[in-house]
Amino acid sequence: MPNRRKASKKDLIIQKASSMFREKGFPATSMRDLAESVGIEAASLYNHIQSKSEILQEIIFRSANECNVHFDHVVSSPMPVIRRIEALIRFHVHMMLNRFDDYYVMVNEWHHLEEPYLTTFITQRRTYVQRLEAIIQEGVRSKELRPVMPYVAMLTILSSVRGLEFWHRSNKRISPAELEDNMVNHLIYGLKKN
Amino acid sequence: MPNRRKASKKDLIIQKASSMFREKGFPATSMRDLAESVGIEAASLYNHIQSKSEILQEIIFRSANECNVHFDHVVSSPMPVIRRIEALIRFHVHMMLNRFDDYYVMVNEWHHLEEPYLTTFITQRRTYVQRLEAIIQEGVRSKELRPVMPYVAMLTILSSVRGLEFWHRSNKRISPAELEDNMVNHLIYGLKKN
DNA sequence: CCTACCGATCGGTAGG
DNA sequence: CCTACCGATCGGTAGG
Repeated sequence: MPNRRKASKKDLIIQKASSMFREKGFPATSMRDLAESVGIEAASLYNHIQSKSEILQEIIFRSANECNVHFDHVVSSPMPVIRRIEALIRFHVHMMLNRFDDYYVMVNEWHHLEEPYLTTFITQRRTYVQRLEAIIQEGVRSKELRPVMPYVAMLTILSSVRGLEFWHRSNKRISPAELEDNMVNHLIYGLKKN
Repeated sequence: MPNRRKASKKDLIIQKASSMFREKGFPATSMRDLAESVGIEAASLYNHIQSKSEILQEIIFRSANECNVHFDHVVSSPMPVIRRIEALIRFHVHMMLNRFDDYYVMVNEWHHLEEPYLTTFITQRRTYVQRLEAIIQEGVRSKELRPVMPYVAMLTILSSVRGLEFWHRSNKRISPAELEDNMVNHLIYGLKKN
């Protein structure tokens, strides 16, 4: 049997937890609240998961893995620097739009991870941002980009995407496609030579 | 006697609370932790403050007021649209760099406000972003700016600044001035016609 | 998957 | 500003 997993109760618990961690934050979400949204008693949760912390770990490292897998894909594709950066921005916008709960929890609640997971996450994140910086650096050196500081451009790009939180909270008069294209253009135009 | 207030014990409590709310989040910060960092017993805090919630309110609405006051100042100054936007970006970068605890708590912990403060904050924030959108809209109409969607440009600008959180956590090899200029340029170049 | 329950900790109060 | 303490709620376990 290939990777075709069916959604287990554990998956349901994690999905509901992701939504609640996003809405109320990790510390403010109680296992009793979570149990109620799943439709069982709090004690019964522990037949499917080990602890509250384990749920947070699963949410965060699943999302982090998706980011890393996509990054590898971009690196292995033959594209000019500006296209690589565009592909990475679009990916993060997609995560924020389509995988909102999980991605938001990773970005906003990671500091509630316990050791050794906290250190692992911080290390992974540092590696990720350094790889992105290296791509920007390459573009600056080859003069495809304006002479920006790669570190600052990386911060600007990665944090911009967090603003899409407010689109989710809004009445959504703007389409996801418009949102994506406008944000990508703003950030890319800010890097390109003209 | 003019506005020259001396730093009271209440100010000290709020300052320490702001730092702890930023580090650990509002729900994960206990009044006992806070009392210890101030150097008194938990019960003694209540001679200076009414409740944990009140502290959060003070931190957030102080910062929000600063943002509104600065915005009024920018609106009343005769400057081209692009300079107004630049002044607003620089202000938010300064808040993130120099008033890190308070500003971070406002941006990241506002959803822990209780009613009616929560509604008040959300309303104030909506007004603020709509005023910023209106400035961008004006620039698009007058063709000073590229034909961006003001809503998306506003989200991109305001959320970019949040990335400076990672500069605070870093070894700070980049100076605040370089950080500010690079972020401003990235965001402004993305709006300007060339 | 439930009932019943544990020790720990929470925000906050009484009284001095 | 402290000691002593309150009821509520927390994450989690025992036992079936």
